[in-house]
Amino acid sequence: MPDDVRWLTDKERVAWLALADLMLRLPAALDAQLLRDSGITLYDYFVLSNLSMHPERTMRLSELARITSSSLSRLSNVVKRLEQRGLLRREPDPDNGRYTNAILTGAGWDLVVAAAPAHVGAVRDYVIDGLTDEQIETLRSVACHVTERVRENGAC
Amino acid sequence: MPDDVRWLTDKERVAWLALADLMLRLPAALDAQLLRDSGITLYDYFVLSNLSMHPERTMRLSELARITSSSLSRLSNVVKRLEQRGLLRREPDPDNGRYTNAILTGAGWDLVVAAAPAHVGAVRDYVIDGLTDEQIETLRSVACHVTERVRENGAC
DNA sequence: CTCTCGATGTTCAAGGTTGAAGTCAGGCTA
DNA sequence: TAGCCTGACTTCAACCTTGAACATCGAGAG
Repeated sequence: MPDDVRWLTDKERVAWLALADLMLRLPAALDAQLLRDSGITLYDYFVLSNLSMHPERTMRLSELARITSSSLSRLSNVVKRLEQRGLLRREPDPDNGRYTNAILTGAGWDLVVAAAPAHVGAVRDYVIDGLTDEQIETLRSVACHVTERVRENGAC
Repeated sequence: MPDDVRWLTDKERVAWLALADLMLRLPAALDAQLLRDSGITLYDYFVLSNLSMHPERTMRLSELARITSSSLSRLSNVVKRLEQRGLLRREPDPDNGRYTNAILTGAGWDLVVAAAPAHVGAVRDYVIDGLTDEQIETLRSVACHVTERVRENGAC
């Protein structure tokens, strides 16, 4: 029963290999820009940026882990390092001691504000600029389709 | 001069965040399937699969590193582990001692052949199936656009 | 022939990620 | 109130990646 496999067609394979190459190269390129210009990784930026956009610049760690699609273990380590650098601080939720809040400090806010323009510039350079509105919309729908399928099949 | 920044529009930002989420989740999902079913990572699979499709099942390490978009250092470590597991072997290029060839063994070939159907199934499940031909073509052109821009701006 | 140089891999230390095990708070049940 | 029990982190060992430093090979210049 090996050969009821539905192999990829040429066009499907080429598209998949192009996406695989993107997954290998784009994170490294964005990491490099942020590390060089602001001393943080892309993942650090996601964490700080999400905090900066929330009320009180505060979020629960489990919520941050969910939004950034990472394990709680990884987030815990990242947050510990960011706290040691003074970019955020941790406090138990005063309403419920089981939760831990991450709170962006003034220094963290300043760093995000300073880092954002060059980061957005890199995202434009590498991804957005040069695409038509239609391509951008298709990119969104394809990426959402993929993450939904992963969520369905992966973690229930 | 901070505010000549071209921030992302809503549609651009949503598309970018969807792609970022894909980059965080899809590699982990494909790694999990391959590790569970075949005991190798997605990157291992790329290496073995590229070897299996080349004449003599042989490639130079530097060529493998280029094709898999990774550092030579990473590839060297991965190849060392795959060699220890008997899936490939290394030999100096007989025509030019500067080069090292990686050569797929019989066991490596068998493993790729055994792993391929489920891996292709996962790629279909997570990415390809459910997309129209047009979406697949746009995915390819967008991903190629991104990797070209990264190559231009990143490593010259 | 020898020297230098560029390109190819390898190694090593530093640091990051993972998954399993451990800790802790508060809700639920009796 | 006591005794689980679940969910939210934290920690730790094992493993992986990275980048810098180190060989090594062969080509080209003098």
